[in-house]
Amino acid sequence: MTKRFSAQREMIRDALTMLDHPTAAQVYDHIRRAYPQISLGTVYRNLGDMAAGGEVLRLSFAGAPDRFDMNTADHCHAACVWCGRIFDTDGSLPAALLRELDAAVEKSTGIAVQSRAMLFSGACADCRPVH
Amino acid sequence: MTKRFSAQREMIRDALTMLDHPTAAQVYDHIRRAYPQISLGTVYRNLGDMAAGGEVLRLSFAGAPDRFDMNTADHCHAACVWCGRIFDTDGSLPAALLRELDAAVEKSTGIAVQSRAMLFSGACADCRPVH
DNA sequence: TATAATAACGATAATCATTACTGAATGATT
DNA sequence: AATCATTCAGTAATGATTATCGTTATTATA
Ligand SMILES: [Mn+2]
Ligand SMILES: [Mn+2]
Ligand SMILES: [Zn+2]
Ligand SMILES: [Zn+2]
Repeated sequence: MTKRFSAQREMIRDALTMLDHPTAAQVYDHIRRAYPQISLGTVYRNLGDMAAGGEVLRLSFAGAPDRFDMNTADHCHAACVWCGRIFDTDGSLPAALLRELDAAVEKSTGIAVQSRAMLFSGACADCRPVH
Repeated sequence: MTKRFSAQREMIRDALTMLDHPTAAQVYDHIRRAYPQISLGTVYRNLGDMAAGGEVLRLSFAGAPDRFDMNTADHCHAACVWCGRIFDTDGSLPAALLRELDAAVEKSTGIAVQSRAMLFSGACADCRPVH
């Protein structure tokens, strides 16, 4: 009954707490500063396993590398088209709204919605005044 | 003042009407039956140009090749996790709901939503009884 | 119409993200 | 210690997409 923790996986967890929604490459670069022999393949393998096990979320953005999120709570993401930062929706995103959406989608498509992937884009509060 | 369209681009348009939300490779395979010398690069270039010009939509799905949609109306997509088919939401998806969502996202993230990408997944009506 | 300029093509090479493979290292079990 | 399983680092392979480039249409012009 041994819990398996490789030192490398622990470093990956640390990186996920330090870096905000990082890509695998960003996790790799971060770890490399302290542990140069880490392999990008190890990062990908661990992130993939963790995502498959539900320990982290894998976020897919159009035309961009996947990002990873250690916040596994049900939340959405909004990306700033100017600075590229990614923001979490907090719990305040009314679950009722989402359920209404699901119902509308099911009525329209016949699909019984099990999961949804949604990404919002726009100008963040910092970038908005500038542009 | 000539509107230029190559025969190949016209074939691509045809393919988009025949095939439901096809990938570039599917468009290529379709055209190839009648015009074997078409190049996959030509398909990608034309689809990319058409998408950039707003003539078609490019849909990005996690871990899968992009798909193209000649229906440029504002609509969402729902994929069946069993048969892989992709369904359109018709206009009945209440725009009011979406605006409420945008507002909730802005309140939560500070992002003034300009666009959203959303994909729903679940079992379609055909596949549901079977599984 | 002949010809020069442009635009698009087909073939293929290159890129980028990601996964798969391999032999070595590490850790657990008996 | 001998064995068995897991994970590693390194690297090769894959798959989707884009870039390059010489050739072939297509449009404009003399
Ligand atoms: Mn998040
Ligand atoms: Mn559609
Ligand atoms: Zn910003
Ligand atoms: Zn189905």
